[in-house]
Formats: sequence, structure tokens, C-alpha cells
Amino acid sequence: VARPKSDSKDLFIAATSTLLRRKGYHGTSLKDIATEAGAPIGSLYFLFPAGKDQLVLAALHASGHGVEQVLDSVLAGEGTAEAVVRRYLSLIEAVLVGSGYIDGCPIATVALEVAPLHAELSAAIAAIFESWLAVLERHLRRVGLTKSKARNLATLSLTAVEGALVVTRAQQRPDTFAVVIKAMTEFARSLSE
Amino acid sequence: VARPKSDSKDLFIAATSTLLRRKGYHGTSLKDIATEAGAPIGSLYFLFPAGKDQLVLAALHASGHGVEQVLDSVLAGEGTAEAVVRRYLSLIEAVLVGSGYIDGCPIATVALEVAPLHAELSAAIAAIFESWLAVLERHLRRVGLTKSKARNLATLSLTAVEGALVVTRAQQRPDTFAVVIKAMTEFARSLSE
Amino acid sequence: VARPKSDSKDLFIAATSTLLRRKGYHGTSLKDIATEAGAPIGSLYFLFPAGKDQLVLAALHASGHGVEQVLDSVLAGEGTAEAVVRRYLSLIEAVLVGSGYIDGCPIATVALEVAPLHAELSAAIAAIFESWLAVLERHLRRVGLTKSKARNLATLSLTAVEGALVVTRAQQRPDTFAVVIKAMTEFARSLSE
Amino acid sequence: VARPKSDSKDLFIAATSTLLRRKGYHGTSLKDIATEAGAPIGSLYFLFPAGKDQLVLAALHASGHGVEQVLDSVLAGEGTAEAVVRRYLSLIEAVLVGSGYIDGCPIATVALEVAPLHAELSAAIAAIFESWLAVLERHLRRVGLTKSKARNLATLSLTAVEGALVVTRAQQRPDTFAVVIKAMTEFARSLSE
DNA sequence: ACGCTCGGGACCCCCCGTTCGT
DNA sequence: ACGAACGGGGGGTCCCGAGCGT
Repeated sequence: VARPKSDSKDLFIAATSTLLRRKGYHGTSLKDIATEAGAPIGSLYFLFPAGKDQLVLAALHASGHGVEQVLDSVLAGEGTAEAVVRRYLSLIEAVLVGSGYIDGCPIATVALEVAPLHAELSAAIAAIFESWLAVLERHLRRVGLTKSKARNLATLSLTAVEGALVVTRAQQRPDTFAVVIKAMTEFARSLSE
Repeated sequence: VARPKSDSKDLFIAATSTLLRRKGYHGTSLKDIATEAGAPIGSLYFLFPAGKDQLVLAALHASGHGVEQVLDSVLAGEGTAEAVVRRYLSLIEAVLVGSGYIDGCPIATVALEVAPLHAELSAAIAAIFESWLAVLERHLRRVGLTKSKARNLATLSLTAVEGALVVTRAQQRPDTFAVVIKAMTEFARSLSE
Repeated sequence: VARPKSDSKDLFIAATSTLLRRKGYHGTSLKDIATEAGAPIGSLYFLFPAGKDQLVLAALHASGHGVEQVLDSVLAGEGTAEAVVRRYLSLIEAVLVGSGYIDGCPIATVALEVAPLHAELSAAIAAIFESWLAVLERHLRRVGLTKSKARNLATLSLTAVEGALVVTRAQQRPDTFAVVIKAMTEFARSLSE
Repeated sequence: VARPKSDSKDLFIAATSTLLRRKGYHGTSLKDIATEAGAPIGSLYFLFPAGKDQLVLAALHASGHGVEQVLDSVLAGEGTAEAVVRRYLSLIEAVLVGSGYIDGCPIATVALEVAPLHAELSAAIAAIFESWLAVLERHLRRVGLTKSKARNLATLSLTAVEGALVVTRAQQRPDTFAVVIKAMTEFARSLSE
């Protein structure tokens, strides 16, 4: 019987990811995290001796890897570049709208708050974005795009999504995301011809 | 003789805008603002009785209006939709790169940190994004795009720029922005045909 | 009309001096100080922006100067070296015993806790001891001792007092102090002959 | 074959003694102790179930007994009261100066910090001082002093040493100790005549 | 009336001394 | 013997009124 050893650690990380998505780095206190995780704050110092930054770093990695996995499975399957892009954008839109425009991208918020002043976090964030770009690019190549076109489309898709998250959170309406999806699929189709 | 009454007010607003761009809402303290403004912190509550939020709101409005003005003048002049989009993206890129990837978009950071939990700020932010969209759309229509195409291209341009700011701040390299510019001008050209 | 400016500052300093005497540097918390001073802890940061060390430094200076004043007035008056030494030792003993062996020397406790690892505090403490030595030496010369003998007797008196405070606090009996007084007066008499 | 059971216990005690001498009771954390001892902190509560106070008590006893042993051997040998006093003072001075004015008397620091508020520690500390006094007194009697004179000289020697430790740690110069040695030997000589 | 020093609690992150389960 | 977990302060700083000084 495998004991899950310390699920507290994962609880803390999950709670941190959630709160980072909603209120960002400076807006998330360790007390909030402990409350959200349902664990005492004292344990936190033992599990993450380097403090808040270590915890945030772990949460960013976990979120980044989680999204990467989901993307990889959602983007798989038959289809054109247009379909790949549409599945990507729709996935992110669904998460945002489904949470009442509360749950955005934890990576983006932290990026705007601390990068590039905080070197370690910046590097981690950049690596996560790269990993997402790599997944997108791989799937776009799989459905027939050239390396150059795949890279460009992946990059624009990522930035458009991140930007749409910013704008849509403030608007609290799905309009902008819908327009972005429409425009991006159109662009993807034009690249496939 | 009209004394410029309280230029302190503008000093505070300018300092707030600067700091919001770099460290966001929660990362910016009133003390930091007073230091940056070179003014005593006590004056702050005389000039902005409602406190931090009133000051932030004023800074967001000022920033939003300032960008709107600059955009309107930069986007003016002859050219195609492609040229309009290119001028927009290049302008934002130049500001970011010129500051060493430190000065991003004050609106976006606050949007991710507090929206939609903070109603008043969210509404202000949404309005600012709308005003920018309106300027972009107007200039795109002026160079010949249909209302629908202009709206779509303006929206995608805005979101792509905001997303590129997020990603580029972490990467501290101009690559992503360059790719976004390339892809967006390509898309603009395809819409003009 | 002299405005009493901020007697809070003096309240904080007095409270700190008291607590340093009883529990030392590390044993005294800012919260304890605020409670003892009957003031909120927030004010402390305004009055002593540099934090605990600045407050402790001020308390050490105040204590040191206060003792210096009292010594100067108590040691004045006619008498021999023996009388001067006796008045000094008896004064300190009276304070210690009068407080139930609780109130010792705030300087000494801090000296043992942080010197010489904390340079600034060490320097301040050394200066205070020097000032006490100077007062003792001056009065001993006044009653006829040579410079050399005055210096030696002053130094031994100071160290004997400080040591007696250490031992007596643990013993909670006046015996040791009595013996020290007896021996020191004897020594002072032998120097006067 | 008798395994030395738990030399960890002695490691902990030695580490505690060292740190008490340098930073006192409140300035020494259990984590520091474990680090200094090179042992895991978890073991500490197995070996010292009553926690920090039990450990400190053990360290005080060990230090006290150790000093007692060293004193007894150093003070032995031919000589006058003057020689006995000189050997005692010089020994303590050598330890202090040799450590760069860092290693003082662990007993004294704890005495000033917690006595007389902490009854158990105070009693232990008083007993240790008594034991040192007894050793000093015994050797002074051995070289010819009367009981009364031996007691007085022993007491003054102890208090002068403890006080000199306090003052010298702050001054970080050997001057004061030298003067104390000179004066004390002079006094010892005067008692022997 | 206007400006700003002075002062006030709440709370943040860190880390403390301690116990529990293995 | 010890890795893991636990609440409770540690010092510091936050955003903000109350009242003196011009």
C-alpha cells in the first residue's frame, strides 16, 4: 500500500496555483494559501523552506506542466491547422468563462507583476511559455504546416490567448474571445492554403 | 495669476502609472508612490480622499487616455491596414524594449490582479480597452476595411499586443514580438485583398 | 509655548530600557515594548523607522546618560575615595535589591547578548561604559587620588559592580553584593594611604 | 561491548554551551543548536524530552563543571594569593581574547537574560557560581589566607572577572582586563601582608 | 482652508519551540 | 531516532485617520 507520503505539499501547490490565477503574486498571502489548502501555515515553512518564492515557483511549474499535458491531449486527433487553433482557443475560453471570468492564467499574472525584476521567476515563466509554444508548434506541424508557419501561428495563438484573457477578465463578456477565435481560425485557414 | 494649483496631483498620478506598469496593483505601495513622486505621503490623502483605489483609478484613466492620444497620432497618415497594424505593434514593442522589458501595460497588470473581483476598477479597465479598440477600428476603417473586418483586426491586434507584452516581459528577448508583428501584418494584408 | 512634541518617543524608550534590563535584547519583543509603553505598535515604525535596533540604541543611550547623571550627583560631596566607591556600589545595590533582583543593568545584558557580533550596538555600549568610567575617575581624582590610581579603582569598581549584578541576580540574596562592597571599600582605603 | 550509547547527547550539550556563550538564551535557537551539533533536530526531543530548558540546564551544568575542573587544576601549585588570583584572571582573559572577544561566560549571559524570572535556571546558575567561589576560596585558603579574607577575595575576583567580561566584550580591547588584573593582584597582595 | 506630520492597528512573511507517526 | 506537521508570535510595513501648523 503506497502511502501518498505528503499530499500536503500538493495541496499547498494547488492552492497557490488557484490563488495566483485570481489575485496574482503580491495579492496572494501565505495565510490565504494555507486557508485555501486547509492546512496550518506552520507546515508551509517546513515543506518550502525557501518561503513564498519556492512555493510560487512550484505552483508555476505545476500549472505549466498541467496545461501542457491538457493541451497535448486536446490538440491531438485529426484536423487542420484551423481545427488545432480553434480547439486551443476554445479550451482556454471555456475555462475562463466557466469560472465566471475569475480563473485566468497564473503564469501571465505573475509575469506582469514580477518580471523581469525577479530573475528566477522570470526564467521559469519564460520556460513555461516556451513549452506551450513547443506543443502548439508540434501539433501544427503534424497537421501539415511548415516549420516557419507553425512557429508563427503558434506564437500568435499564444499571445492572442493571453491578451484575450487580459481583456476578457475586465470585460466579463465573451465577445472579445469570440472575435479572437474567429480571426485566428481565419488566419490559420489562410496559412493552410 | 492662476497658480497651477496642485501639480502634485499629476505627479502622484504619473508616479502611480509608472509603478503600476512595473509592479502591479498589490506590488505598488503608497509609500513607493510618494517616493517616486518626490512628494510627502501625507498629501496623498488630501488630494485623493478615497485612498489607493481613487489614485489607481486616476492613474489608469490618465494612462489610458495618454495611450489613446499617442495611438491616434501614430496611426494617422496614409497607408494600408497592414501599415496601421505594423505601426501599432512597433510602437508598443519600442516602448517595452526601450525600457529594458520593464515598462509594460499598466492596464493589463491591474486587470489580471483585480478583475473581475473589483467592480469599479474592472469597469474602468474595460472602458479603456474599448477606447483603444475604437481608435484602432476607426483608423482601420479609414484605410478601407469594412466595419466587420476592422473590428476583428483591431481586436486581434489588441489582444496579440497584450499577450506579447506578457510573454516578452518574461523572455526578455524581442523574438516573440517580432514574430507577432510578422504574423499580424501578414493577416492584415490578407484581409485587405 | 513649548509643544511636548512626541512624548510617545520617550515612552517607547523608557519601556525599552525597562524591558532590556529584565529580559535582554532577544527576550524583548516590539510587541512587549508597545504594551509596556501603552502605545500601539504601529506608531513605533513611524518614530523609529530603522526598527528595533534604532529603538534599542536610543534606549541604551538614554539609560547610559541617565545613569551618568545620577552617578555624577550621588558621587559629589565631601569624602574620601572609600566614600566615593561605597556610594557608587550602594546605589547600584539599592536599585537591584529594591526591584526584587529584577532590574539589573540594561547595558550589560545587551553587551553579553550581541557584542561583539553587532558592531553598532557594541560601539554604543563601549562608549557608555567609558562615560561611566570617566565620571568615576573624575570624582576619585577630586578626592585626591592620582590619575593612575583613580583609573584603576574606577575600572575595578565598574567591573565589580557589573559582575556583582550578574551573580546577585541569580542568587537573589544580598550577600555577594555586601562582600563586594566590603572588599572594594577596603581596597579604596588602601589606595588612599 | 558497551556502545557509547548516545554521544549525540554530548554533542547537543556542547553545541548549546558554545552558542549560549555567544548569543545567549533567547538568541540561540534549537535549529542553530542542531546545525552546530551536526545532528537532526528531531532527535533533540528524544534526548531532551523537556525541551529547550532541559537542554540549556544540561549545558549550564556541563559548562559549570568544566570550568570548575579547569580552575581547580590551574589554581593548583605553589604560590601566594596574588599568584592564585593572577592565574584565575589570566586564564579567563586568555579564553576571551583568544576567541576574538566572542566566547564569554555562558552562565553570565543566561543569568542576565532569565534570572530571576526563571526559577529553575536561576537556581542552577547560583549553584554554579557557588561552586566556582568554593574552588577559589579553597585555593586561597591553601596558600595561607584566613577564611574571611579568602571568601572576600574569591568573591571580588569572581565578580570582577564577570564584570570585566561584560565590559571587554563591548570594547574589544584588552585594556580593561589588564587594569582589572593589575588592581586585583595588588589587592590580593595587600591582603597577604 | 489647505497641507502634511504624527500616529494607529491589521497583517505579511518568516521562523520559533513543540508534538506526532513511523 | 527522526521526518513531518503545527500554531503562535518575531520584526517589519501596509493603508489609512486625526489634529497641528500655516
